[in-house]
This record gives sequence, structure tokens and C-alpha cells, in this order.
Amino acid sequence: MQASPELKKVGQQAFEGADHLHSATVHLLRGLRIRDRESGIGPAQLSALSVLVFAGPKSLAELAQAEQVKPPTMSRIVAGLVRGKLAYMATNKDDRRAVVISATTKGINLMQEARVRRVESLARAVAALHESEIVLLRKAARIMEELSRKV
Amino acid sequence: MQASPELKKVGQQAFEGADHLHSATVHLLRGLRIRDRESGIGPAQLSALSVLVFAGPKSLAELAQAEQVKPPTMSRIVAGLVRGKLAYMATNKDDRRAVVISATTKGINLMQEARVRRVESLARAVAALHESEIVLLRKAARIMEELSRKV
DNA sequence: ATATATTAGTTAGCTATGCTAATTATATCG
DNA sequence: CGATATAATTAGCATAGCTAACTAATATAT
Repeated sequence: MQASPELKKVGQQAFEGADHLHSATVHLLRGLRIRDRESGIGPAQLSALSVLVFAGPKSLAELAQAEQVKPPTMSRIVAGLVRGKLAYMATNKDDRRAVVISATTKGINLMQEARVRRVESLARAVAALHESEIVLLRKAARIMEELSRKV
Repeated sequence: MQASPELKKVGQQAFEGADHLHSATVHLLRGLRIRDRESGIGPAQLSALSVLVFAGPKSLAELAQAEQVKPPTMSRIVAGLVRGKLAYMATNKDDRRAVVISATTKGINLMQEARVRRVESLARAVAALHESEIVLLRKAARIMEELSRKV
């Protein structure tokens, strides 16, 4: 792969590392994605629900920003969640234009099951690794979380 | 997060490692995904094109399997690529039911630019890390590629 | 105080992407 | 040769992305 002139600045070492890391994460998630279909809801709804479950109630605009979609898109995603009784909406008392979207108990259960299902097959593969490799992956995961806040 | 009874078997160490790794990859790719929109084509077309560019010509069924979608879905994705002159189709001479799908020069260029764009911001963040962290990430990437073939 | 502007969310209408079922064309097998 | 199997497409449905236009509520400025 060719580096752009712009990328020459950041160093060949870092560029190649980023390239490999990118490929590896794409390939890893490609395999896990399939299992999400068992949840019975679409990927956008599942992802939005995960935000509600792990980060708590959100306004529509906040949820749209967290999921990197525009408000009209999130409006329809939330409508789907509400239709499936996985989330519910209430009017914000301080600003009656705004809504507060929360996960229902059903939504929390569905999401946690989906998450376990996703991690299941990965965990089995990880268990087959050497102890030292698992330790290395955990360190890498920590660094990747930091990176994700900067990209 | 709660492990299912099934997961207890694979060990708490591996399960937690897998969970962290899963979160980290999801968060990392979430940030990079946005830049793909600059390519002007949808994510499914971009991903299918990347297979054609890096793995060479493929039949529709092979491409569908590589991308983990059903043939009718891939049929339409390829139609989009052909419409945009990013790929072309030919009849397989040995089996005239089958098609051979290849990337055009335009398709190769577009895909490589998209790939560089994706890796760009990640490379900048990686460049800010310590040398030892970059080495660790490269080792992790290699292990993750192995994992991706097993999940 | 009231007119104006801004903000939160929804609706309408387009494209892309996922599916299953049914169709068409070609290969293969008995 | 006829029956069956296979490769791809077409039709029809749902989800998910966008922009533009709309409604309702809040904030601002005269």
C-alpha cells in the first residue's frame, strides 16, 4: 500500500502499524457481526440500544451524535426500538421540545444477551491462545481504547 | 458484564480479554468509519471493492461469501460498482452461468485512496505513542488476524 | 411585550443494503 | 433426452443513511 505524502510525516513505522491494526480490527469484527442477526433487530437499533443501556438515558440529539448519524436517522431508529418495546420516550420537563429516551427492561435483557453472544465465539478463540498472548492482547486493548478517543 | 454458563468453560481470563478486545475494536472502528463517506460510495460497495482489489477477480457467489451476504444482495452491490465503472463483469468461459467480477483501474484508485484516508487519522494517533507501544500493537495485530480466521 | 431567530424533533422522499421467494439460463446426471 | 441441480438475477419487503422542509418550543432583541 502507498502512503500519501501527508502520511510520510507520521513515520513509516507508525503508518504500517496503523495499517495492520486497521486490517486486523476489520477482519475480527467481520466475523462477529453475523451473530448480531440472532438478536432479531437491525444493527443500528442494536448499537443505539447499547448506548442507552451502558450510558443511560439520552436525548435524541445526544444519541444521534453518539452513533454518528443525523437526527432524522436516529428518530427512525428510536421509533423502531419503541415499537419493539425495547426503549421508551418521555418529554424533558425542563425543555418540552426535547425527549428523554431510555431502555426498557426488555431492551436491557436483549442487549446483554446480544453482547454475550458476540463475545462468546471470540472468547473461545482467545482461550486457545498462550497465556502470554492473552496478556499482550489485554495491553493492546487498553492502548486501542486510548487511540479510539483520539482518532 | 455477566458471562453465560457456557462461557464459564473458556475461563474468566479469556472471557474478559475477549470482552475488552471487542469493545476496543468497536470503538476504534467507529471513529474511522466516518471517513469512508468521503469515498462517494456506500460501505458495502467499498468493502466488496476492497476484496476485488486485494484478492483479485471473483465470482458473485465467492464475493457474497467473502462479504457474508446472500447472492441477491451481492448482485445489487456489484450492479452499483459496475454502474460507477469501478468494476466490470465477464462471463466465465468454463461455466457460462457464472460471472467473473474484476475491479477497474478507477476502482483500484478509489479504493486505495479510501484506504489511505481511513488509516491516516489512525496513523497520526499511533505516531504519538511510545515506540514500545507501537511494537506491542503490531504483535497484537498479528494475533488478531489469526483470531479472525477462527471466530 | 411582542416579533424574530434559534433549537429539538419529526416527516417526506431519495438511495443503499439486508433478506426470502421466485425466475432464467446453464450444467450435470440417470 | 429428460430431470435435477446450480449461478445469477428479479421482485418485493424492511432497515438505515441522507437532505430538505415542517412543527413546536425556547431564547433573544428591540
